[in-house]
Amino acid sequence: MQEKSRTRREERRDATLQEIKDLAWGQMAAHGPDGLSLRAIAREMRTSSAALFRYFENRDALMTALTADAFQAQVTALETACEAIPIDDAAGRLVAIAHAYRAWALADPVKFALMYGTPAVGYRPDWAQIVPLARRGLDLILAVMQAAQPLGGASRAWMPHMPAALREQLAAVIKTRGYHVPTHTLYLALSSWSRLHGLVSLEVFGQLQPLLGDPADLYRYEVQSLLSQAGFSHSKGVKRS
Amino acid sequence: MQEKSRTRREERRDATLQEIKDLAWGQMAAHGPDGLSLRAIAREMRTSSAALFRYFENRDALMTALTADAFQAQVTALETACEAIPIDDAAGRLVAIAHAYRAWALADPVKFALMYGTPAVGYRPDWAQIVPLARRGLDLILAVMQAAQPLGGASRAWMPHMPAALREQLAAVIKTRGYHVPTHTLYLALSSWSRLHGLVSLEVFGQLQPLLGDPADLYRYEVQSLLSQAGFSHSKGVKRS
DNA sequence: TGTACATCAGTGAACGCGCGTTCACTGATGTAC
DNA sequence: TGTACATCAGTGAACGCGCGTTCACTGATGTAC
Repeated sequence: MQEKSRTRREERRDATLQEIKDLAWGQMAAHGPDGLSLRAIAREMRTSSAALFRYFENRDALMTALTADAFQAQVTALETACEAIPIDDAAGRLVAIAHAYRAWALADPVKFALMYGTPAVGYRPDWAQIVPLARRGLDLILAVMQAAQPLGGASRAWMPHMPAALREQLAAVIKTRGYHVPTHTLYLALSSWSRLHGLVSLEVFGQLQPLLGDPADLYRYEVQSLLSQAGFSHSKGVKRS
Repeated sequence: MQEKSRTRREERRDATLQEIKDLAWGQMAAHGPDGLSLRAIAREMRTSSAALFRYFENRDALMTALTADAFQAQVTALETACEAIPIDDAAGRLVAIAHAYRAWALADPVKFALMYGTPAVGYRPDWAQIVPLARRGLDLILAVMQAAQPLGGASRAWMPHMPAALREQLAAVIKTRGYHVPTHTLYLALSSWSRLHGLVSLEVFGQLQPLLGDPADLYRYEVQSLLSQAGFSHSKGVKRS
């Protein structure tokens, strides 16, 4: 019993915890991010609403747990997509991450909305818990970019001279976080991320479709452009041989 | 009386209508986009809640009006910023629009959130009313880009070959909307918009600061990069003479 | 200018609802000897 | 293995709250003659 370590009670507790969260996502999908109601969850579980307070101190605690899970799920999806590509194909990995970012958001718009949308009513997420998770996405991009072999400098001819203030700010971040990349790589990572995020967020929230229709092709092309501008070769086979 | 056309009643009605909307924005600023409560507005106005139904059929109608006003306010801000720059300095105008986009969002994050954030609970905005306003922002960028004198083709050397599907999709939009621009200009406009939107939206919703600190310098540099990549000269004085 | 009527803004009470959270409790699951 | 005790999950009733919306009404503002 001691070596089994997890008692029946603990197993059931974890299962219930998960059930609550699953139903919570369902609620949000159905009624929007603020449509989360403890009583409604309890109703679906055929339980008293009071029972839920054995699992989460209050509604906000549930929200925080959900937000953390969302970040976790996203970064896992990105990492999985990345690792499906051979490690020597850094450009291919960047493409995979970029498309995983969009695919994940479209597949789970509720999680995406909770992460990047308007913060819900009266609820200010507990950043201390979440920032480390949010950071892992950036870390991933940075790591892959660092591994990538940039083409000759000519392909980045467009880059304007970086003002000293920005260079110092980026350098400070690199130092604080213990990254081992040049400042322009951090810039490229931040720029790429926000750029893809812009397209994805406009699409997920439905602002792009009325102007354009299906943004899939635009996104694909944007990823190509981005890679080309960042100076990473991608045409399959060019780097592999 | 006939030529005065606006009776005292009508004037007071418009004033009250505006007062309701102003208080609504205040509510949302204080309690989040879903924190809009008709009863709370009525309380602040020292009126019965029933009175509000003389001005808006229901809560959703108020939301729609607010959303439309937000789009209107934004596009006005962009146009004003644009027109403050001489018409022959197209690149300068693009820069002005880009910075106005961010400045407006930071100055009025509630309006921005209502426009681009998670749609509020149970409320699906009436797109038919809003899409035309949303489109005016894109129209503005397109118009300025069209007026701009691009540099030699070399500065767009990064542009990958555009797949036929995307080219046709963009061409169809251009035809439908009666634009007079080449497809790559529409691409550049969409790309630029979404790119700036990504940064601004991450900043407004507070996702960038924990990773970077103040994103102001990054944004400025991003605008420069974007202009350079789009092939528009900007260094002051180069084009003017 | 004065009167009769129509329009409209605002009232106050009520309806019916769902919510988060607390509390004293019962009964099941686990632990120590 | 059996018993005494501690821990924990779940109950059901209640508290107090705020919400959107309706309804029959009163009184003020406007209009037609």
